[in-house]
Amino acid sequence: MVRLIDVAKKAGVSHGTASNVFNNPDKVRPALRERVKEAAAAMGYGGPDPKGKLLRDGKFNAIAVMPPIDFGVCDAIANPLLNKFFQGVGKVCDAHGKNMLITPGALRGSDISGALVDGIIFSRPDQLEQIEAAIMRQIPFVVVDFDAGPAIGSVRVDARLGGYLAAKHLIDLGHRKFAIMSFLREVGPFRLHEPNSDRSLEAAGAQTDQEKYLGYRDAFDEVGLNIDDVPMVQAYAGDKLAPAYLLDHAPGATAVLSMAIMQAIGVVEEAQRRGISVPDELSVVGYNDIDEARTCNPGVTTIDTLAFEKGHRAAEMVLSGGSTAHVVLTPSLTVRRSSARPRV
Amino acid sequence: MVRLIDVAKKAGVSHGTASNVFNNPDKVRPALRERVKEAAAAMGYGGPDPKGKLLRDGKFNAIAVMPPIDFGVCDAIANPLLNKFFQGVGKVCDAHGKNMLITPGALRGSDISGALVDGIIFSRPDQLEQIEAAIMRQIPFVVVDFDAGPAIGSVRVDARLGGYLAAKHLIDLGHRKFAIMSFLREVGPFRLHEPNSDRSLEAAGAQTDQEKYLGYRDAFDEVGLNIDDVPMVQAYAGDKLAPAYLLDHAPGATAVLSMAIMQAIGVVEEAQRRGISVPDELSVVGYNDIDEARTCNPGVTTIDTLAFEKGHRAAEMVLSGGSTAHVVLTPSLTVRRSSARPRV
DNA sequence: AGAAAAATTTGAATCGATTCAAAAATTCTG
DNA sequence: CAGAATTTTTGAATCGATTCAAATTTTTCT
Repeated sequence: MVRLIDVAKKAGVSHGTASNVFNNPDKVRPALRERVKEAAAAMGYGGPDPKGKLLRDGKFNAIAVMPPIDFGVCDAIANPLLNKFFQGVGKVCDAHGKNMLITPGALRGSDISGALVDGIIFSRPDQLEQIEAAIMRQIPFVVVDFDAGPAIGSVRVDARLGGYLAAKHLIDLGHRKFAIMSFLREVGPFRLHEPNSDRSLEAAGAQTDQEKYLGYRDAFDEVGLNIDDVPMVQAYAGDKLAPAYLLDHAPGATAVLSMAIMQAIGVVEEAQRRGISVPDELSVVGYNDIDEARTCNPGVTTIDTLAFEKGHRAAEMVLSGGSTAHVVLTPSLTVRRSSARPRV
Repeated sequence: MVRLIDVAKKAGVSHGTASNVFNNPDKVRPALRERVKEAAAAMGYGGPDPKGKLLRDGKFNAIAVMPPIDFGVCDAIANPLLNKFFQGVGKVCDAHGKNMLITPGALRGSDISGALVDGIIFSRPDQLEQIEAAIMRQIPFVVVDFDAGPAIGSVRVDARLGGYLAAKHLIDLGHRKFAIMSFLREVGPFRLHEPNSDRSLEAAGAQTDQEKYLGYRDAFDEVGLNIDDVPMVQAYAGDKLAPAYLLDHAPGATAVLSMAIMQAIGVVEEAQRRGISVPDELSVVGYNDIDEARTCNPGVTTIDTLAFEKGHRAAEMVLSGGSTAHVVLTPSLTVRRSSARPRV
């Protein structure tokens, strides 16, 4: 491999001058400049290797984004919710002339240390090792969708409020008989939490999901409903059997609250398969907003959790060199046709 | 900033040994290992800086993907067709433990030279400067969706065949009165190419689009139809007005061929707005397959151009160190409800 | 205990550039 | 044309590690 120094030698100049030919051409006399360029061409030298420059000025011009669960790069790209988040990050990258590096969600701390980026956006609450590595490495980063303590910048959506808005909406419509589809953050079989069974918070999944659960409970409390009386199925987002299982175990429910939008859509489809009319006989409210929720039939009422905005804010913080701010975004309810008054 | 050498000095060992503590711990006697680790901890050293390692072994562990037109990172992520392509690339990245770097489409050659990646996937036929830079830099790359000469590896889809399949399908159904929506690869006003007007190939847009056009023509020729008699509107994929314009200028057409799937969907919607039944009164066939074409109503018949496969093959080639192979994928027709026999 | 074998540690070489103070060459001024 | 001012060019220092042959130390064996 030809190096700058080889070109310089061949052209009979110092490598300082050779460097200038490529970086500050006007600092070099035209005649000499030509001689160097000719030498470079003759030797097949394609300009300064970026590695050298990198080592010196230490800028990678890229930030890394990591998916919230054990997704590979392919899964991450395919996921519609993450897609909106990535768009938000991408928008900021564009504004700053940065590239965006998508990494698998399961990187170990040691891999993070080797990350060739100027900043990182984390969203895995369960991999504190990654965060420690970033702190050690002194690389700017923020966490998304969870809280890692006061010293670590974060962008979150008020999930308790989101849960509250979802449940409140159904309660205001007059519903009193519920079923809950909660979220399992790993591939695995669904689990039934029967009414009045041991209903520890962990049953609701990760931090965000626990907050949604509390939000549901807040709304239930207001009308004297006990959330412990509500049957709950906890399932992986891609689990195709869970909606049927939930309906089987929630006889008499007029409304379903789902912590995952894909499962909400699944419940609507399963209800329709059974000849249960949505929303006439069953109302369904999801969580998180994606295009599918709008285009399916009927459209699914859900909580808009500002995924784009979230990515945007997180990227801004990282690119401003890291920040210890704690941004909390306010979710909102998007009403579509999957929710209506219960038939009396 | 603390360096490995500082830690070594403080621990009273050579930096070779210090390096081993972090990279080959079992090559260092436990007592010494502890001493070095303590020194590191005391000085707040967070492990070897990846820049050093990078310089030495020259691997970035990432490949770059560049969108086919002047998209920013955000646009690229938002685009559903590119999304499938990126998924294909991502799949290979996962298999090889690489990260995926998304860059803007408009990078200049000089920026490419600075790309901190182990390989690049290009898909802009109009930026040969980028390719030259990659050649100079001696970085593995392939081009996608166009041909850059025998020496440059490429992955393409046989667009002429795709166009042929689309047109043949409508002809076989019995259609003889067509309108064509061709593709404008830049934001700009649409253009009308009236029947029998000057119909140079450039009118059909970029290389791929010209091939689709030839494919349409092949099918027309088989039944003695002259493509020059067919009205054609050329429009940017996001142009909302073009479908109406096309329908205005194609009186009597029973079938529309669109080179862009989004415009095909737009034509269906515009027809429905006008009370023209699809497919009873108008058949529509698009090009490229995305989820929207399946979920819209009626689903749009289109050509599956194997975007995932394309990304997959391209990434494989790049990660195998570059290849000069010329892969040509065979597209296929996906029939949905937007196409049917013309009403007699 | 002494020699041979094995394990550990060292330190120079390497990766590929940029930078900037100082030296050298050139141009300008009176 | 000497001396000052300006423009060019040089070359040592720096960025942060890894690697591996050679030197040293420790362990094993007789």
